[in-house]
Amino acid sequence: MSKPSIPQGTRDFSAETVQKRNYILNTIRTVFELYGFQPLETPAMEKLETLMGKYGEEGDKLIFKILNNGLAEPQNADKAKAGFDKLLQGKNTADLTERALKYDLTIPFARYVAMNHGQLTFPFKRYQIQPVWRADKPQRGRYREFTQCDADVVGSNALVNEVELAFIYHTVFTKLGLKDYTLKINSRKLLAALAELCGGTDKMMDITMAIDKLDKIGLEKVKAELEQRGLTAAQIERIETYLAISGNNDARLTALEKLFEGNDIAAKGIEELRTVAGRTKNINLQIDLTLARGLNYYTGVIFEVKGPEQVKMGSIGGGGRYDDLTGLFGVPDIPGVGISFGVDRIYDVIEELGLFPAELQLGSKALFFNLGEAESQLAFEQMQLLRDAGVACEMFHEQAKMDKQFKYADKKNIPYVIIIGEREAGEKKAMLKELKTGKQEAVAFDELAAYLQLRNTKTTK
RNA sequence: GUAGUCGUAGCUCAGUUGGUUAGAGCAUCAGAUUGUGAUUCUGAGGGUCGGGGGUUCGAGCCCCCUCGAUUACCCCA
Repeated sequence: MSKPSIPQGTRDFSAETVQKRNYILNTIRTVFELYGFQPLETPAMEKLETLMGKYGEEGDKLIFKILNNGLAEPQNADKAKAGFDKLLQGKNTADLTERALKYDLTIPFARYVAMNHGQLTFPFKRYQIQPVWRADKPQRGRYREFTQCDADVVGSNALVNEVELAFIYHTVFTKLGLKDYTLKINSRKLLAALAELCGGTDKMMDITMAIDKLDKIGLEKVKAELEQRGLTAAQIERIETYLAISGNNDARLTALEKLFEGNDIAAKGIEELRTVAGRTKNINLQIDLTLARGLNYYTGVIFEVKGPEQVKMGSIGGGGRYDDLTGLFGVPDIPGVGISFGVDRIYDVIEELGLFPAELQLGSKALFFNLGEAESQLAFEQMQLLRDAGVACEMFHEQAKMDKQFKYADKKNIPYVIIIGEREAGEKKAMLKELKTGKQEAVAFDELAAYLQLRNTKTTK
């Protein structure tokens, strides 16, 4: 048997990692709830048909499909073989797979809303924190299993939702100490208007995909790509004018108005941006006209969050407005807007910048030394009293040299050791030593809990 | 999915044009001391060199396949 291992792009999380992740997750959850969002959880797997076709052609390829059970049964074998032939021709087939791991949280949410719209109170605000799976090739900041944190509100066209979501981003990242993030905003309506002016709406995907790369490959290469995608010189020039728009948010909006004069879609997009930007003046929100976002269901304002420049992590969150997501599931006219946090990338960024609070890593507060049969029984009694008082503690599992017990406490990051030997037992006192300072003092048994609780103030927020 | 780099002890790494029984430091464990983490001393364990196949008298080293890590592209959180 080969050495045990885990699938590509997946990870085990040690105690320390879990604690750090929980710190991030709890921060996000708290803010979501502060803004009136309520939790929802959906299954790890969905029916394949629920997911297929929702993320574009590339997205379909990245969905993890689950092989049907019972393919080897005689009554299924012929179907399975036929299905396999179809699969080799690039067609998906329910004969082989009809379930898949969820690819994001938004589509399952839309499926849920479509299934339950009769019972829900609109506007419906939900948040969701769950793992999702993508058959992507792993890279820095890219995993095959990762956690998303989404907040969406459906059943409302009001732009105040966009404003609130922008504030959620700001609040979460501020609480996490990640001050240097950038929140970018754009409107799909502007991109649609641009496409209208440059060869028709069917060119929208070509145009957005090309200009999305501007900061990465530069203007000349973007122009080359546009040319390759079949745009004329005049159209490319127009796009260049659009891309050249710069300055602060107000200046950009003014320039846009001039460029798109008389275009109704653009006028709406500009109005959206003006409203959202106008109501978020005290947080750092930048209108970025090259922002496009890959997912094709967005129709209005779109968001994207980038980590601090120095960590080179790319997007750590994103979202936007969609007019008709549930329409995909036969329930039209429920518009919505949502955002997502990429927890795993946020973790990597915070870790790299050393921004995790130091006091996160506490396990036990104190270690009771085991100095022998009689001593350890007395120590056990004292330990249970501490536990009753809410102080996390443990005792060394067997009698051993003090040297060894000290090292154990050190390695497990336990800040205090409690020594109860013959001497202490007689005086009804425990020797309490703080490892970091090396200081120790004798504390009466009935004062132990209070003594340690006093030094327990920074574990909660 | 395409292409490049890499994979030797728990960790960080040596390992000569292919040549005997694959090494070091740190860590671990045991012993000396024995009611305060140190230091020191003595000793020990630990590797099918990521896995499989091939070339060769002989492979950690060369070739092929595969798994994993990493980087770029594609796409994306």
